[in-house]
Amino acid sequence: MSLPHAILTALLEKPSSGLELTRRFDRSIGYFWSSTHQQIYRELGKLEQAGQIRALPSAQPARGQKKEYEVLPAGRAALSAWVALREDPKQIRDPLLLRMRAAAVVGAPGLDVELRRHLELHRQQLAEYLEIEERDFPPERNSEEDRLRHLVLRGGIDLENFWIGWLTRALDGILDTGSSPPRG
Amino acid sequence: MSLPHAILTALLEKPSSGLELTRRFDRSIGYFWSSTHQQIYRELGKLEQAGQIRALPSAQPARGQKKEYEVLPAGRAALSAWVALREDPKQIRDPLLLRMRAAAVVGAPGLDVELRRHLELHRQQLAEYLEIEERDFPPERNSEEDRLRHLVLRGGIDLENFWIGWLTRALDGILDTGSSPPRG
DNA sequence: CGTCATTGTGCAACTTGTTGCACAATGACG
DNA sequence: CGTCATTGTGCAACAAGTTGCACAATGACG
Repeated sequence: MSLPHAILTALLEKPSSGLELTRRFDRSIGYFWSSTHQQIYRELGKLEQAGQIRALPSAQPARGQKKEYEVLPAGRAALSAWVALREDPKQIRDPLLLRMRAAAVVGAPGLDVELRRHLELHRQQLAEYLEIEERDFPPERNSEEDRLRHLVLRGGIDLENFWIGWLTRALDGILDTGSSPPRG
Repeated sequence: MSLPHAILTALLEKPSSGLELTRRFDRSIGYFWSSTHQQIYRELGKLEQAGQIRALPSAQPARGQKKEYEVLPAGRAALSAWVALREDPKQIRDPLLLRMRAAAVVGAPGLDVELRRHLELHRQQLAEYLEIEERDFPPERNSEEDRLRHLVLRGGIDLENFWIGWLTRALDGILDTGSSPPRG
């Protein structure tokens, strides 16, 4: 239920074509709501159908032809309505934690390697976020919009820090005994 | 790709019927891989079909009749193989962060209420985890299995702490100025 | 001019997860 | 005995997300 709203948000920030959106979903927006270009095109079609966005007049309706979209008032209204909704945090669903729990039962010879790999990936992601923070949120800028966006980015940063901390502690804990199969 | 492995893990820990599994998914396992009973029954069918689990002989094959499943060697092997897989951490996909980003564009009169609500929910979840920790992981018990399971639970605890921390800071940041629409 | 890589748009099939409901056994209660 | 709540199993339809591929325009290069 969130992809259309992610797209509306992105388009309000700046009207874009499908491919531009895709690229922006690989950066900023995609950091907390990722998506593929196929999904995005499909959703753009639906949103246009629903009268929430429209292709800018200059754009041709031919295939393989760049088409820029902008948000219509109905789209902005729909987004506002969605923002006002309450929605419970969803349960965690993390394959790595599950894998670890399974490892407790069937054993996991190379689990530490995988943990180290994840640790490295999270460190990279954190570094990327910190770069963005430094570039986009210098101390002077302090409008309400910037503030909210900065908080969102801070969420990403804190989350990476959580993973880094946990993975580090997990590695400490595992390596004390090695991680050979407890049975079987 | 993970639900069948979550089920195999749960069944290895203890053979169960569909409903028992469902209940266990509402507690322990479900804390990091949630699922509904419908999905579980469907998956149990597939796993049985695939020869990875079987219904205990005592159980009747009738509808509305309790049926206990246990894991077969093929199932254990499949789980071991899955545990050894590498899998990149998936991108964050969080409606609340998205909502906040959207709020930066269209404004969000009641966002702080929602944040406070989430804060409360995360506090409750944390309290629940801490209870489990105290009950199931006293300092004495220290087998390799317990250690891994404890680390998993610690993951949950740390994650809730991350949310509590972030939400607290977010509320501080927002309330300085109120959160009325920046434009529109 | 041909063809080739790149950019951009999009369909179709599939997998996974959710929602809503139906059906079966069992025991409690009048 | 009837019926009613509870426990337990399960199908069907749908929604969301993923994968794989096809097609169109454009410009570079020979």
